[in-house]
Amino acid sequence: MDFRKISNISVDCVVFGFDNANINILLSNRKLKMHDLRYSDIDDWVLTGDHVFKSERLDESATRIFKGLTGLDDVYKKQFRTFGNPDRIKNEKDSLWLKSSGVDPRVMSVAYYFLLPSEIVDLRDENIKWFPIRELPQLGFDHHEIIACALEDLKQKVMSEPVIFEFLPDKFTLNELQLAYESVLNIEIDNRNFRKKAISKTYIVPLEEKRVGISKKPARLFMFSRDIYEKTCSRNHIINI
Amino acid sequence: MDFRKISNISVDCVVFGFDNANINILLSNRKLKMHDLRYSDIDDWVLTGDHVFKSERLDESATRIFKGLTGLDDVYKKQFRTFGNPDRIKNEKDSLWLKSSGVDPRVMSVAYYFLLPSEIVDLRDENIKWFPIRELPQLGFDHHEIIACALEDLKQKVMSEPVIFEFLPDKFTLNELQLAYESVLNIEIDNRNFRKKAISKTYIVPLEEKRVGISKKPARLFMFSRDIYEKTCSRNHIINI
DNA sequence: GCAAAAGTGTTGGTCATACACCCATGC
DNA sequence: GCATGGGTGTATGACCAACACTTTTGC
Repeated sequence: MDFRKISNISVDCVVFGFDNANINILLSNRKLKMHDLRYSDIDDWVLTGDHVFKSERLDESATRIFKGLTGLDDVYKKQFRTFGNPDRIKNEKDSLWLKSSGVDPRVMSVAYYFLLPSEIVDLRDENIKWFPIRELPQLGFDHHEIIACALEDLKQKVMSEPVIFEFLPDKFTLNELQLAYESVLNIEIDNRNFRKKAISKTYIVPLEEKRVGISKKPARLFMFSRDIYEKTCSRNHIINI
Repeated sequence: MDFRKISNISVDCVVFGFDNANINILLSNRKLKMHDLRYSDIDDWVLTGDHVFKSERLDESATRIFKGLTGLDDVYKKQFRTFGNPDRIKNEKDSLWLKSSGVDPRVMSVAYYFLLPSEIVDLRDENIKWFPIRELPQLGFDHHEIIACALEDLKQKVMSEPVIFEFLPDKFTLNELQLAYESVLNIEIDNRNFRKKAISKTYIVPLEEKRVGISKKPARLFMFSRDIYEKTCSRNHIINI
């Protein structure tokens, strides 16, 4: 493996985490102390990214960066778009930042998103923090746009493939599943109708166990069977002219 | 504008055209005569692409390449994925080709697709040809994979947004519309049900005119009103758990 | 015993599917 | 006048939306 970095190609990671209430984004704090008094210090938030190694596949690069951030392997990921306009670096902070790190001024960023239940990330690092998707702080570069695109793509995906389960632990309750949908799509769903529909799916398998302790009345747990899903769901083409 | 090319970043264009029977892909013939007798000549087909200029936006680059190919502006396009693995260049022909053109061996290709009615392209150039999507010839590089990805993305898009109309002229018959769906999704649709559904959409507007000459009984023409679509269709969230 | 979340059924309307024949025109 | 593609209606079942109360537990 050739570990030299390609100077003008990077990968950015949008990490979506679900905490049984909200979809969140994992962001890194970007700090730069200015010794030149004409400029104020930089202290804002950014997505995590890095340059691609000379002999590394794009997917490998995404996996490596994600692992550096969370310590995790084997998480669902998807490349959703590449951002590479020359005017990506709009504001003063960003150009100062780039100057200080000595990087090519025109970088293409191949963007990936990752889906996981947020509790499996162990936030040792003080510079890393979850933000609810609809309450993001000030971000550097074009990262607001990147996140907005990621969310759009995610919504599409959620409505056509069973990726929602990536947000949940192996065993989950139907209410957790519903909350995940509501949070991603930013809609409200009728609880009774949702339940009926979910129970009617053979690939959402009821377990004997119940979740105790967390709430008052213990709730039945379910699991998602990808196996059954693939065997039964031959992709129904609901055409929406 | 800085017209120097970025050596390791290119844009590839997948052009989808509909000819009232099939979805087709526009390909360029790639020819290279080998003077070294150990190698046979190259004569196969590829997508059209080019390197991105130093100060060019990715979208601009795609538009420029597409215009060079077809002479057309203002066609629906979408960036759908970036291909940049170091092992993209698998076979001998491809490496010979690259050697002969003196290009960086690891190129990221940002891929776009374009949608249009194929008759609006004027095929002056002998090296350009339409191929039905399900009867592609031998292709260079990883272009088979690129086309397969483009088609997958297109199917998704067609089922959730009114992009199908990009394949049709301004005025079209319902049977043409049906054929476009069938061809993209590779399915059969019941004609009567399709018609009922289409006619019930307010944004598919019947015209007084009829298409004459082409077939026996003249068919009523329709147009798509994006205006009405946007005003009436507040994105129905049909959740497919 | 009460607060909190889990769980449950019915009805009416809409929409998808299945299916076969007549119509208008060009040649 | 006949071949070709255009155009039409109905019955059935599936699914979706709307809606409020009872159950089980922890404290």
